[in-house]
Amino acid sequence: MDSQTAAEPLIKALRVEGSLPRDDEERLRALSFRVQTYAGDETIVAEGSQPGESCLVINGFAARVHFMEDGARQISAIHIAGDFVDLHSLHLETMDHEVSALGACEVATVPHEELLRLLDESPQLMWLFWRLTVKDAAIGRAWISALGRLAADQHLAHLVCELYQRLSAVGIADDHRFTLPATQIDLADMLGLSSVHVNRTLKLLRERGLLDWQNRQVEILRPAAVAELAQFSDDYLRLSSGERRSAFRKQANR
Amino acid sequence: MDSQTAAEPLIKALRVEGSLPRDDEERLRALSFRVQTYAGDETIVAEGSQPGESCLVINGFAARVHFMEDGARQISAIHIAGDFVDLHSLHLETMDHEVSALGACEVATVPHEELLRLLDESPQLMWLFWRLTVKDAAIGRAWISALGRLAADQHLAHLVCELYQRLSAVGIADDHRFTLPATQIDLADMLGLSSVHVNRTLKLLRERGLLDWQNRQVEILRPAAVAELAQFSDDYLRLSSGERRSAFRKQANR
DNA sequence: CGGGGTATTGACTTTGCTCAAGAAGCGTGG
DNA sequence: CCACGCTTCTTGAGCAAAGTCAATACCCCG
Repeated sequence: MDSQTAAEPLIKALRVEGSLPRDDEERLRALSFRVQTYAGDETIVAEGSQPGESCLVINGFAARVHFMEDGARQISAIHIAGDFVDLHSLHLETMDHEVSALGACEVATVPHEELLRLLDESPQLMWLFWRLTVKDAAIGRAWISALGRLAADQHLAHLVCELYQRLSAVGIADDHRFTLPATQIDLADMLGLSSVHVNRTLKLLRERGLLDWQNRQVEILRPAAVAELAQFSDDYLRLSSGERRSAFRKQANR
Repeated sequence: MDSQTAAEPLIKALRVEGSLPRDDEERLRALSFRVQTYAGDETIVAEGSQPGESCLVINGFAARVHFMEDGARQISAIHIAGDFVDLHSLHLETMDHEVSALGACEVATVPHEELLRLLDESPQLMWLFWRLTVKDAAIGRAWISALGRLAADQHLAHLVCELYQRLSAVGIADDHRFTLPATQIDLADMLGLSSVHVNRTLKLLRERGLLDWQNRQVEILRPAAVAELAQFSDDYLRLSSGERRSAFRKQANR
């Protein structure tokens, strides 16, 4: 993937969120993306750094990782292709966590300066970018309730439902199957569990005939049962009011 | 507090975030706030509703609450005076959780329509509002790592540190003391614990001479020790780059 | 002075963690 | 092509953290 096409996954993601005028689309294509490839576990943005650019995932997965004093990790978010991972670094000066690759991962970076100019030119893009961070926050809240109130098997099921839903929304997953290059250790760090317990929990779900998970390939065998176990509803992933601002604008212009 | 002064806590909070031009300040004051008072545990915004207005806390505390199928609750955020709790409902059509009062609470609501018009007029305000939601998201990430990787005593200590820091930043707390009208049940629902365990954990912290917590009054007796226990750093609460956009704008206008 | 919610404590259970060892998978270099 | 080493996966055994159930005490308010 070269710099020319790096904007496409983003444009696709933004179209899901709301109307994207053609000139804004062109503005996005005109950004000078620097595309880089990372191997699994490589650091993309370091904790404590003060990035001068924002990054978005083109291909693969990235994770936000927090480190505890004893070396324990906690992953607070997973980002997939089209996610503008690091949009918030426009607002946050110093990274309070790191962003790293979850499996091989292709990432495009854009200088903050260019983004700021872009947002200055197009309030509609600012609106859409804001929206992306709001959606991330909604996902974060779902993680909080899962961490706080779901048992290990439910939580794991919830994660699988969320990822499948998000991946299929951008056409990367289909037929209740997807690829997730995460080790059981990575999973443990997402779920706030030990890797041993993740292993046992996975085994349980397999034995119950709910999931198949081998060689980074996840298959949801009984989607309804998994969703029920996880108490999963995809409402929070469909913000679905992307048109309201533009609808308002039309109204205001009358 | 009447509608005239309802904007003040918000203006104060926005000033912390970045430069707030005088005309934007006036625009905020011109919004038609409807001020309402809620008693503890009252619902401010219902789950599943499609609010046509956003609300901000003027006084007291509000909580975002998620309900599980078995009736268990999980609180995913606490909002204090000046917090624009429900700014995200501009983007999210249907509430995936409820907002309720944590103790007596004064809230001002503004119609979405007015907010959208405001944002249309002032990209700088859109930027600042975006920034507020980014800050909330940073707090949310800290909750995720605390839920996932901190033990009960550490997590409780972390919550106390966070709240004290946020409250003192807007002048509501001082001298390592603050009022928190939360029952141990509420605390349990923030920490993802049972109320019994919260009780024992509080006892432990009291016995260790770290905290005093009586009659909704919290006092941090040994701030350094509490922060160390919690592995608390206030970095994530200080986004501290509020000026960068306006700095850029000046540059761009040259 | 009751009544309802809240706080406290004990006894017991459950969930998930730690430690440890062996098996399986995988990339690399001989 | 195989052997080696490294990481990941799997499983067992014992332990620790937190949950549940239940009884009692407290406290505020009408």
